Amino acid sequence: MKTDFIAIDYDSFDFQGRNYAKIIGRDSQGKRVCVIDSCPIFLWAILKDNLKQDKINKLIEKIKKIKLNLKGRKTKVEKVELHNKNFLGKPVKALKIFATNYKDLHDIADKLGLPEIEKRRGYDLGFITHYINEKKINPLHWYEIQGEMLNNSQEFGGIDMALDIDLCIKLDSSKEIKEKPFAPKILAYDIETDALEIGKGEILMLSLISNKFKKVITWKKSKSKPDYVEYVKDEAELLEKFVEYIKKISPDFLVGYFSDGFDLPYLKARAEKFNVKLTLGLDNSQPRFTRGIRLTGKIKGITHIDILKFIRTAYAQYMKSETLSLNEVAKEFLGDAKKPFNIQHSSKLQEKDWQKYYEYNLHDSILTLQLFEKFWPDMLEFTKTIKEPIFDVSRAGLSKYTENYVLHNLEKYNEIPEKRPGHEDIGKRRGIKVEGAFVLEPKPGLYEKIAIFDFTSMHTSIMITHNISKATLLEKKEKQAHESDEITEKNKKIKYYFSKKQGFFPALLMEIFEKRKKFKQEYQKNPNPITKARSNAFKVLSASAHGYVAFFGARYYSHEASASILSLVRKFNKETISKVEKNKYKVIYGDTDSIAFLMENKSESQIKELLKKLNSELPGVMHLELEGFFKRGLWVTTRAGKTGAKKKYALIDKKNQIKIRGFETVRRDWCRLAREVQNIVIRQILEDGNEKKALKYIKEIVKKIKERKINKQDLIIKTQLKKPLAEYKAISPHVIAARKMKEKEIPISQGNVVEYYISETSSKKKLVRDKVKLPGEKGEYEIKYYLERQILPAVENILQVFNINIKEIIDGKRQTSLSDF
DNA sequence: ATATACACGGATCCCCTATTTCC
DNA sequence: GGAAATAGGGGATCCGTGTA
Repeated sequence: MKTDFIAIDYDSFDFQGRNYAKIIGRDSQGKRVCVIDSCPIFLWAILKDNLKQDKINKLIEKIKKIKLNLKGRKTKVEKVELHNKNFLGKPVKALKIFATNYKDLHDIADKLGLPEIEKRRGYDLGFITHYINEKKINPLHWYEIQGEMLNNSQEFGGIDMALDIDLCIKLDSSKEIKEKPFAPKILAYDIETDALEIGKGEILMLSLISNKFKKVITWKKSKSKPDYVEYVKDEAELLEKFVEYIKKISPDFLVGYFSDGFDLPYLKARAEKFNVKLTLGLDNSQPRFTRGIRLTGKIKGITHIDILKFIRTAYAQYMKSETLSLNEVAKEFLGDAKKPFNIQHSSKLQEKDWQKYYEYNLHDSILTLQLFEKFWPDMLEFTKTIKEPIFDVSRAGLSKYTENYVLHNLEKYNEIPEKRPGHEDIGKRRGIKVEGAFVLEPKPGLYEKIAIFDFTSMHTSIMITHNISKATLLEKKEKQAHESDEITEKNKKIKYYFSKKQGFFPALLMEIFEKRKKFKQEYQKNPNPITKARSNAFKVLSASAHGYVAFFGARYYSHEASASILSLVRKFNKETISKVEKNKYKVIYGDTDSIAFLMENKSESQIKELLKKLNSELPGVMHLELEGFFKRGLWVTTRAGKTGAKKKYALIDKKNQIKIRGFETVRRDWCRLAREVQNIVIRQILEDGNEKKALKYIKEIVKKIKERKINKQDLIIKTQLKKPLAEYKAISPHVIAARKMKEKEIPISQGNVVEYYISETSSKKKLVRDKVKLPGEKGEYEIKYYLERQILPAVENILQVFNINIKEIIDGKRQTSLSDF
């Protein structure tokens, strides 16, 4: 039997004590194919240096005798081979120890605590990762596969019969083939409930959407209904219908938004209550949940995707949305929002509301489906790049991206994988702090004609150029070595040295770095979702390389490497600043990898010449690029007023495009009015080059506030509840707001954004938290608070640049100032 | 546990001293 | 008159949210 095949979902099972991979995918006809395969199971024992051959032989004989009988399973060492390998870049002799079952490798490793053995590695990858590494059946790649077709076969205990699939093949051979079109079957779902706590309320309705199918299933009937609504008699039947439709449609992907944390566990909880079996899996199994940092819901054979999780890792850093709510994310990426509907407990809903509720529920699934389609190219590219199942990739964090890329590329370097750090290692690592980047303090002012340079992927280019990594770190100084800049450690100045011989980690980064460049150009030449996604995948990988090395949970963590990278980041930035100054330019500001300076009377081409010259002096793949030319730029003092504020500035370019960094305008924990006022003030100052219009505008706003003409909506302050309510040591206003919500039984938990405003109170309360009111609570806003704690701080430092004391104007003490009109 | 460090700034916490209140 | 309560100043700390 021969067919083409794309691998989507990976699972494993044991049969007669051995491990098998069970891969669900499709052929190019759209038939669902299950591939059963096995692979050699082994771990590595790295031998001590200079071990004599006869000692090794004896050791091998000894290891061959290891047998285990644990957890009702018999495992033994089946074969031992001696190999020349590399570990952390150093040549080593290592035993490849083959055993029966992957799950027992850990116990076998425990038996290998022998004096001849230096280290044991390669047993903590997980079977699926190990399998993909060994057999190279990579996720979402196409293969031509050959093997025995299992048809009503008793092999593997009749596995093909228990699975709802078209073809089941026991794999003999496979070869990768050219990509074929693949249009996965996608089904999006969403539920509406009467309580947000999992399982505590009734599921009122459930919507399902695919490109050919739309349905709202509900037991809440109203007088008339649209065609897509299907009535059932109760909640139990709703759950049964859900299972029925999943079976009928049998999608490759079942997609929700926050469905790992809400929809799927909710469905499960209610199904348990009503004794309904949620047999969603292709083998009729029920969804399984695992607890990592967050709940994860897995369905066998159908890949459950919580699209929120993917967006959070791969896109959140580039997004404008202030929250990751479906509404905001849909607005940003689809230009479409949720249907307006005021959710209330079902007992309070009127007859006419139900129609709207159905529509609302349906539309959430529509948005979810569209988001999946929007991000499908990205998930596809990340999955193909990282070579882990899309189920995991769509939920992984940045460290996993980097780590899996490395693990799946070690073979090229004949490297044995490093182990995951244990609890103790993690504890130690977390205690280590390394000095970070350098930020140049700006001199506050409004400047004209500014040029900005910045380093391209600075940390990564430094790692590549200086060959910095855990494995290339030298124990002591060598003549031919890369070196860090001076690092202060325990009050001593030291340097770290790195081998000149390229390590596998920097080599892999070089590969990422070059692909990043190539795919970026490819995207610019031919912009489409696929080229964009590919470019983005390598952009993200490239950008998180240093973060990975400094991350306590990383296999290839190294604080020496991290400290060295950062020391060089500081060195190159400072060096560039002084070089620019030597060329008679005035440097205004710099942060980590950027330098802003005044162009004075120089032309753009002269600046570009300078850039060329600076680049010719940079080593390796390090590169400085032109971030842009700007008409004007604004820097202010800190609140304390003594120093120039870092990480806070605004620029305007020749096209009057404005770039605002760090100011309250871009901070979501300030009220809309303060943000808007500041935004307008900054804009007017940058456009006009003076403060006149801005001043007039502020006075108008102040007057409006005093006359209570401001809409309360514009005064709402939003703050995220970052931890469980009980864990707060300092009881700040947002904690009070959250407590109030609890009291009123408004659902609120960790991660939610709380909203409140500051109201007038009769008593002489001094703390802000005593004046907190929820948006729905009756009250008048406190004029004093909004003037002095919101508007004033938002504009004070900006006007200070023009020597205007805005506080006096707001207080009404003085109507004009020296430079007033 | 789930990429890093640097930075700002509001608000509270906490300690101290001075002043006020109470008996 | 003396002890206890309160006010308020100011640095430390907590906390959320940015930049890179």
